[in-house]
Amino acid sequence: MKISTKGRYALRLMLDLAIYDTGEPVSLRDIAGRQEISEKYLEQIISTINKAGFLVSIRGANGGYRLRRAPEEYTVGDILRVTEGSLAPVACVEVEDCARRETCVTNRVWEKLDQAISQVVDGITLADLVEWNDELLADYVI
Amino acid sequence: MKISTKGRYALRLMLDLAIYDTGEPVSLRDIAGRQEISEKYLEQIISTINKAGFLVSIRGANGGYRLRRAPEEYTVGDILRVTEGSLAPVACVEVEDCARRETCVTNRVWEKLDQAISQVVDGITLADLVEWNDELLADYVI
DNA sequence: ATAATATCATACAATTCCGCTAGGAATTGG
DNA sequence: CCAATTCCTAGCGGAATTGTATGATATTAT
Repeated sequence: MKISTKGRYALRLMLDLAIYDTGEPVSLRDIAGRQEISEKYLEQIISTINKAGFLVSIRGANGGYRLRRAPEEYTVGDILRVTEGSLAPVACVEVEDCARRETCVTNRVWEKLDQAISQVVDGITLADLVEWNDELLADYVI
Repeated sequence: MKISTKGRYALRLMLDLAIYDTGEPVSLRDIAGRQEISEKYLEQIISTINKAGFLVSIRGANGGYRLRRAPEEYTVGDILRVTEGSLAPVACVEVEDCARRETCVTNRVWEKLDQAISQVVDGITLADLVEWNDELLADYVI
């Protein structure tokens, strides 16, 4: 019942892109450096995110990545689902092939859990994270 | 981000014990048969649950297990945590040794997620599951 | 005594997932 | 051309998952 590094790194990666969005593409090396994550590993993660159409990538020297949409347009759920796959706590919630589905009341637990999880992650956007981050920085300055 | 079979089987096992609680001990073989779970595997799981003090075990012929407390006294969270370990979505939520903890706004996401998960699993008791099961059976009879 | 049960302890095996690392191909700005 | 990038594929060691196998021992009802 854990979010893997892929999902966590992806979120930090997207937040980094949102924070350092100056119009210029941001290189993976810079992100990896700031976030202290292996560049090669992050490469795989960003590849997944990019293929999902979340980013604009610019190849070649001075290339890098930018967010394709505004930070408000990405929920945490979007980002986690792309990297983690489904966030449902058990496969039964989605798959239809469980013979016990009709008679299994534990399914109700999983459905409620699934809803609660979705409600949280779909209710937070990248813009919220940026805002929280700004608040945090302000606190430090004071 | 999945609940493993251990947790799921544990829940079904406890529900089975709650449903078939006639005062007589229920044998593991009966539970395994009804739930269609390998007896040997279930043995490992029930051992964990028993060591947590959730059950009364009666050895010898006609032995078996009973719930130690009333079904209302067990939350789904109790049962899952015993078999799954912590339900926190990331280790950072509990562990203190993350250097980024103070400055990492993604932690807020995990904390909210953790709270939402706990709220669900700690808000459902075995008695609720029994009740849902009764309703389900009633529907079938109609 | 015997059969039925729980309890305990391993060990093993197949599969999958996790968290990377490595090496190169393609593209582009200077 | 060359350096800086993204892009692509592959592999790899360790851990977890989901069991199965094979007992040995203790306890109890009949």
